[in-house]
Amino acid sequence: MNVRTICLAVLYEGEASGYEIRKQVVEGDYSYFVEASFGSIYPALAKLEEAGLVTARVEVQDGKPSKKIYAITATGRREFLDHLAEPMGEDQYRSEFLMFARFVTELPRELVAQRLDERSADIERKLTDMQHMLHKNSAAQDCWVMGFGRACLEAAKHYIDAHRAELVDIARSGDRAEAAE
Amino acid sequence: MNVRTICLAVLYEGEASGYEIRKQVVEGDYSYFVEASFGSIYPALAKLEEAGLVTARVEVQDGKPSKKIYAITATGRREFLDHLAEPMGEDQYRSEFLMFARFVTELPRELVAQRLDERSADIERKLTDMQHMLHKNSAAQDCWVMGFGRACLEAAKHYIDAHRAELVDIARSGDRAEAAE
DNA sequence: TCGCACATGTAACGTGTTACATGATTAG
DNA sequence: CTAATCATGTAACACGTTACATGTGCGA
Repeated sequence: MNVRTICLAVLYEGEASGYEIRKQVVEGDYSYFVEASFGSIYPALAKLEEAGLVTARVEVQDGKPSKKIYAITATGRREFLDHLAEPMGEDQYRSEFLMFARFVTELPRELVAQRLDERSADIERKLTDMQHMLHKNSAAQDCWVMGFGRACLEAAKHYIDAHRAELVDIARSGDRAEAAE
Repeated sequence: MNVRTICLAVLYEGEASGYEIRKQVVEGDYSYFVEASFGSIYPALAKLEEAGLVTARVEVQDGKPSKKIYAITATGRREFLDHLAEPMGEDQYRSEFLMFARFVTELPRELVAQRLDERSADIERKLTDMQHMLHKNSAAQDCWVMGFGRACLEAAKHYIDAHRAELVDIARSGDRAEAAE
């Protein structure tokens, strides 16, 4: 999913500036399944405006810098929905953690234990964050999406916790540290 | 995780040509959490050779084109393990499916039902594939990684199946098709 | 005979990230 | 006084994908 489409998605639900879109994408409900940074959002919005899929107006604020608020047009809405209706690509999962897991036999035991615990804690934190978000956001679809994310994260955490020992046991024992730096 | 590191990972477990690495990455056990294509693997291998992290030898075959078999060096192994021991980035999940789910209220009901069923079937297929791979591959770490993948996929499928109706119910009912093309 | 599997590589292209440039206000 | 938040934008750079170029042998 490219940044262009992500911008349309955010604007579909209401006006926003580039700054605000980025915030929603990085910190908000979208953050678990899409990605975008300033350097891609601003050019994308400029092109969307050029193409007539969004309109822009400048809002002067006192104290804060002026912002450029974008709103989606009818054409923009149609294009976005058309895109959603097209056959979807598969979800993709990219994991350094699993690569790490595949090579535990080559890595020191304490490091393996540490990383597994960190990962478990990271997931726990994400689950808590999600719970907070769920309270603010009450639209049924958003709850569904959060529920999906929660189900997957919980499964991952349970697996890591339940099978921690198996990996730690096959990791390199005490001898001098591999990969010391 | 960049292609360079992925190549080192595959070569860590044994010699391979660029073609074979790509096959393992696209069809093999790695396919669920990394990605790489020819256009990135061949240049990456050339650079790795230049840097002395792998060595290459050409093997002439009759009937088939000659292949260039790469092997990892001691330096390559060390560099790879050093990389694994460094703090890891978070796993990332990118999903067009969840974007679709967030906008079901704007999409025709039949399409929503169809996509949910497709997704459920896709996951089922992946789970079966994984089961086959698990039989070939018996190293404990590989089983652990597969088990992790299976746990997550199963959770996702269960969620989709159990909450299918909730999404379908809030999708656009019968009126003229949105996003017609 | 057509297309696929094997096999390597390059070039054009797209897309996105990081860092830089700029600047005011507010909270610690 | 310092860092963070608000706010927009550009340019250099990294990275990877897609398509192209090339060629053989095998099975349908």
